[in-house]
Amino acid sequence: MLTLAEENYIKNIFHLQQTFPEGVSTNAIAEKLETKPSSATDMVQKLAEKNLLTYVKYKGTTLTENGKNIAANIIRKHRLWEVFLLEKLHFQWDEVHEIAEQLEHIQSEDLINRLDKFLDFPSVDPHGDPIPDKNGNFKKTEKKLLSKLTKGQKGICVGVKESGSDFLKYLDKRNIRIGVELMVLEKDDFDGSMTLQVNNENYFITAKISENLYVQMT
Amino acid sequence: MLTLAEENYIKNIFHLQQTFPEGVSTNAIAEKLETKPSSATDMVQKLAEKNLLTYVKYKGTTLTENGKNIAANIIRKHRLWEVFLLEKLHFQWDEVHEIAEQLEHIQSEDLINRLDKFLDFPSVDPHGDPIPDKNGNFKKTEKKLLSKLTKGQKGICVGVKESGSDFLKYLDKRNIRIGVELMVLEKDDFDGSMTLQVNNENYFITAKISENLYVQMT
DNA sequence: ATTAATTTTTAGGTAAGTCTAAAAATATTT
DNA sequence: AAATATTTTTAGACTTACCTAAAAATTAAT
Repeated sequence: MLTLAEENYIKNIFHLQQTFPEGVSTNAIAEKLETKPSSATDMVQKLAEKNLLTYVKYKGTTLTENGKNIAANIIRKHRLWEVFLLEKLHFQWDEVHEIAEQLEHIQSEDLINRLDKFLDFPSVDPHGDPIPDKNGNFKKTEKKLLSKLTKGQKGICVGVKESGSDFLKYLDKRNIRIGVELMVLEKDDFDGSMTLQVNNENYFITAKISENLYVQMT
Repeated sequence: MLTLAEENYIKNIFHLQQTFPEGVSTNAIAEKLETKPSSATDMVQKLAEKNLLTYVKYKGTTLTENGKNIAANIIRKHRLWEVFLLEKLHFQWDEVHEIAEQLEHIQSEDLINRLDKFLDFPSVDPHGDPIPDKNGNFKKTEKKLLSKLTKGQKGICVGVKESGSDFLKYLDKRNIRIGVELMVLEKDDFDGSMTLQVNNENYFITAKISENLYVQMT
């Protein structure tokens, strides 16, 4: 049974490992958690005691298998709750994260498995990130930035990168939401702008938009 | 912004006030929260500082209006989540309380109002207790023990008192669940047993059952 | 290869919430 | 009404998770 603080450290160390696979520094941890390096050192030493990560002084930390499983479980909960908030309670994309940060710490395996079923076993969250299964296994990320598509290619909208309120309203006006199929009708290689087909309507979008929208290839 | 511990104290003091309207003793609080009286004293003094309750040494405490509102809000959240767990995730009556104890502390007014709407504004929780509105107002409890009904009276099942697993399975077998209409066909004044009509089926039940089932009169 | 700059750890301290043990106030008996 | 029992509070200590300031190790620069 872990404390809230411990869970937050583990989750964030997990994310930092994608960027620093050789080992995460206490400084990086402190910055991510908005705390001081000395606090991070304290916590890392405590988690090492519990065999949730390996820690070599001055070198950095890596989660153990055990630690990784715990992290995956927290991320699973976070992402499932995000889907719930968006699909069932009709929150906007940019509003779900903060609440999911709280909900991810609710302790009940039964709850999360029932929620998973209730949501019909989604494979990605509203940002297009994969939801790990009960055993902590992630499916390879299939998401791609819309800007990577070329003329004629199709994709299903799975999430956003930037999630400012203005951007989300922009998408809303064009009926671009999760699950919608997008097709690139034209693409300008010079400035990256595109003409997009969405629900039989055509829209002209700039690179700024296509670089912040994730799609899944079909 | 209150801490988890503060919220739990306030909620439980609110409940204890129904039993001790003249003032709740630190001993009673300690017992309810499964902690020591000295800890309860500490916390009560802190909450008095914050004007959430009035406290007279050796005499007991009473929540202020402010404190009562906060309590009502926590109870509102608890009961709405219980409805969600039961109706949407199909938990059993006895499984929802523990999880709702965690969910009641999630901070987001928007979330709880959306949940309320999603559940179609329920007025009672799975134990037949009223759900306060956004402003903390409780509707008078209309629930009654089934055992209080007399021959010929009807009621809608709104909750259970005892909620052991065996009892819930007993009810399940007879299709007695929330929202079902029950009618007392016969009642024995000597031992309190009854013959009940449920969905056009008749069942003989003992007083032990009728004293643990809440109904709402129609 | 020293020196300087940076990163990381250690040492000691704080606040929240708990505890035990002892003191003080209140309630109950005789 | 004094003595006893019970309740309640205070005092001091512990743990968690954080902090600041200083020391130690590592890395970068000359």
